[in-house]
Amino acid sequence: MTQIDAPDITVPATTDTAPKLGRKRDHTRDPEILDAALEVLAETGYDGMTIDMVAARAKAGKATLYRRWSSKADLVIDAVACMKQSHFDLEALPDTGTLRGDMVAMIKPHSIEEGERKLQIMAGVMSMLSRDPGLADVVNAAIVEPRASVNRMFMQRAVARGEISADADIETLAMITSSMAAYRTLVLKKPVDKEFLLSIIDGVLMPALGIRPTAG
Amino acid sequence: MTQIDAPDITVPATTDTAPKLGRKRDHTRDPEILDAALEVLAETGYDGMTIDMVAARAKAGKATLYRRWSSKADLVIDAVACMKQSHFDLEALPDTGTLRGDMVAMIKPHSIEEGERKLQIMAGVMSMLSRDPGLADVVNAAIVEPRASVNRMFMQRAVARGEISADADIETLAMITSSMAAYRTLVLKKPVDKEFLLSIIDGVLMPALGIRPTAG
DNA sequence: CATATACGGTACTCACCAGTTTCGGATATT
DNA sequence: AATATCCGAAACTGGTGAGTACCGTATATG
Repeated sequence: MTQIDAPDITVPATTDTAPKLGRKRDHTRDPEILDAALEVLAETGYDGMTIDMVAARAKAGKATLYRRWSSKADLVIDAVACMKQSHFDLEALPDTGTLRGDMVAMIKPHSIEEGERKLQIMAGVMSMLSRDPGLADVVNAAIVEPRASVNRMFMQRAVARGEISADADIETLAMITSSMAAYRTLVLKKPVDKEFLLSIIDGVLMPALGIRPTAG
Repeated sequence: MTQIDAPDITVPATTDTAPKLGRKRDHTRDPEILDAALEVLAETGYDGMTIDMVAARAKAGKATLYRRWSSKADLVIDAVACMKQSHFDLEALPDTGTLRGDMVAMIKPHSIEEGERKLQIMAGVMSMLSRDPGLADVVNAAIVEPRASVNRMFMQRAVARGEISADADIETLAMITSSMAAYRTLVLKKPVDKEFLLSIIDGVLMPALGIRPTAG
């Protein structure tokens, strides 16, 4: 009897776009919800994740989530797309004067930790990648490209200062670290630690670019 | 966890535990079922795959599958473990006299095609990798290691004939091709074609090993 | 203050799927 | 031939989770 759900009445004459009335949606909570989604995603993967888990983690109601995102897939895609904290501050990047110095300077506990988190998220989203082609672009822009572009910039600077040849295949080389770190974490289940990263720099990248060990 | 093939079971009637009677299980169909499972796995991923799909694909009854594998996870693990057809015939590997020649000789349409199939299977199993630690070893033995060991052997031969230095980090370099191919297929969604593989060989591996282009 | 909406929470519907059971028919052993 | 087991097919069970509806309450708008 008490039907309060009748939105087809009292439509204002000003049918411009959306004459909002009543309480407004609290968008300040969106980042908390998206962060909760990323946490659950990294822990359980897309298929293991439930909307209730995310809602509970964010201390929000399930209906609140569906008021803002139309589906689980929508929420996850938005969460991945909005993980902006990870974009490297281009101003604060190291500039040590040598390519190896720059790359070694990027090896910090914080970077490693954040990298592993991103890889966990990528693993959680992997099963979805095949179904939603647009998601691949989102993952690429949010996770892959930021890190690759840093390596690319380091190498371009090295070319500019004459440290390495301009013939180097920078596009391919810039992806080696990401590729091997992903493979090592997701497939081999081994840690991506400082030793491993150094073995890539000194065992692959530097030799491939014709840079000899400086010790001698 | 099943024997791969047991067509000729010459078990004496006086077996210790089970004196079998009646019709015997037709194990010649096991490979067909496992292949069907791999197909569905590659197409839909582990979570999207249903037992009914596999049964229908193999033209078998669902009960038949459960008579042979105790669970969906069991079936998938066995399917991955038994994809033995892919193990390279060590006798038939190329031996061209140069490392680059050997590696380029491995680039064949058939190899590329089979590699992409394996990667699709790996992607489908990815979400399961976090839950079942034993699966990582199975995937490693069935997909990763066979290809890496081929590259390792090529490089060891190159060391033996003095083509490359014995100081090269063969362990790391042997995984570059697999890592980058996996990354390119699963994350970047770009094809692993001949051109890409050549760019790895000539833009990364050869320079890293100090081998100069032979043309000049 | 009155109203319309958002909020957290809970209960509900509906579909899907792992795993089990059942059935009629086929097949190998005795 | 009799029997025990397998087979494919299909019905059934039980649990789970996406998405919806509703409740009492909170809060911004007018």
